[in-house]
Amino acid sequence: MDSHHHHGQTHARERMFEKHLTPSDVGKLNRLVIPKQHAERHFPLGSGPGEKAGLLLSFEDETGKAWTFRYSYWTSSQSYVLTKGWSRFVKEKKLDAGDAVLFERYRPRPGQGRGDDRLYIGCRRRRASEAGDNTATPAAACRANAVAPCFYMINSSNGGEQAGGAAAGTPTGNTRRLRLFGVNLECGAEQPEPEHFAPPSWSQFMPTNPYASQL
Amino acid sequence: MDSHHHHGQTHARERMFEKHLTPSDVGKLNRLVIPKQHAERHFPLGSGPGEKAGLLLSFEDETGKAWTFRYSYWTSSQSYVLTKGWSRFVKEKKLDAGDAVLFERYRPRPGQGRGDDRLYIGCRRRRASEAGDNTATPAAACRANAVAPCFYMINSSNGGEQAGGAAAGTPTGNTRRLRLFGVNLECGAEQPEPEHFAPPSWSQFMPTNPYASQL
DNA sequence: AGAAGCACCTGTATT
DNA sequence: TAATACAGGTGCTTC
Repeated sequence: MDSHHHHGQTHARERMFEKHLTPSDVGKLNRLVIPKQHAERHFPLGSGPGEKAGLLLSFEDETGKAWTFRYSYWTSSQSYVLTKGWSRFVKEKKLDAGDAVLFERYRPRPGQGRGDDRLYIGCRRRRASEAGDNTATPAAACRANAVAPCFYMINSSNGGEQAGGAAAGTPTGNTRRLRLFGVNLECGAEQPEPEHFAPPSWSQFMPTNPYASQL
Repeated sequence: MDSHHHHGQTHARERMFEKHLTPSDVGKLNRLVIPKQHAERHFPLGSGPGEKAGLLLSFEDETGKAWTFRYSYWTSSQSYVLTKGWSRFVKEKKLDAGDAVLFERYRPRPGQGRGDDRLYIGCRRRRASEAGDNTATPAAACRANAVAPCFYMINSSNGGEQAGGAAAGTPTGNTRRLRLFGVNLECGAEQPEPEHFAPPSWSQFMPTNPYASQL
């Protein structure tokens, strides 16, 4: 009952990380904080000029729908965040604090680098027994136990151009068109993090999360 | 006691529009949103390349003091704003939500286009009887019933250069040196808006504004 | 260090 | 109903 047989491509699917959502992640701040170690391991922004400015990541959910988020680093809080697009995801998936999102990668050719990877995002409700506040079942929005595969990722830029403003030349506030997972970020050069060695089962992840018992 | 005898040039003075100030207009956002219809009618940014980038507008107040604001279009919110310089005006005039600003134009030669127009900005407190929160009288800062004539307007650019972030190559964040009110914007080609036909008396304008009864 | 300036973003109300 | 206007925000940069 695990994810090993989704699409019959078990060997190439790799779970990157999951995050249990805080109230802020689903609130009015319209952003998801990605824990730094996960962000720097899986979504490195590079050190080139302007590469910290942020970019767009596209994922696919379990229905095949594409979700594009602006991903960037906030120097003021020293944190990596998904901003633009995130609130729409929260709303459509009816995510609440205590729910979780899972990020996966699917690599078409195992020997290759990450340049061709497709990215998936999945969401998972916390235990139904703990959720007493939901009257309408969110099953359709976010399938229980679904590992929620999500699609490809690519850069893109400007979210569709915002001419008037900070268009060309400056990184300020603009995403830049560049690829992630370059050859300089070979998977082999990285070490799996502790969580990957002993991951709390995705089907029973909530108990240790502080927000699991809230709300 | 209307504005017809200011400077004895009544025939050339034309009220453009007024705006009742929202909390955001006088708050920490340091910007005044100019309703799109008024902005496009009276302060067109032009359609040339980069002309939406913004420019500087200079006005004169009732004391003859010049006030220069950066005026630009925010593509993301599809709105026109005064930014740089606005907070100083709010502070000096002690403007609060519910107060209003009035924009006027004075045309030296009636037959001419708008190229030589001088611009005036006036501020007006909401009814004193409705303002119970002000301990210090703002009379000196913003004269009650004064139509607040304001000065000339010209473009200029960069307000003194703001090199840094969005600097070189891109129009972004930079104002451009160009004139407003070109011959292609002949006054005769425009129709006065309804507000101009039946303006609520400037000395009793607040009752219909939602912010008049707030705060 | 702080305030102002800047471009970008979004929910809500309105049309 | 989808699109628009804009009030109220953000992070980041500059001064």
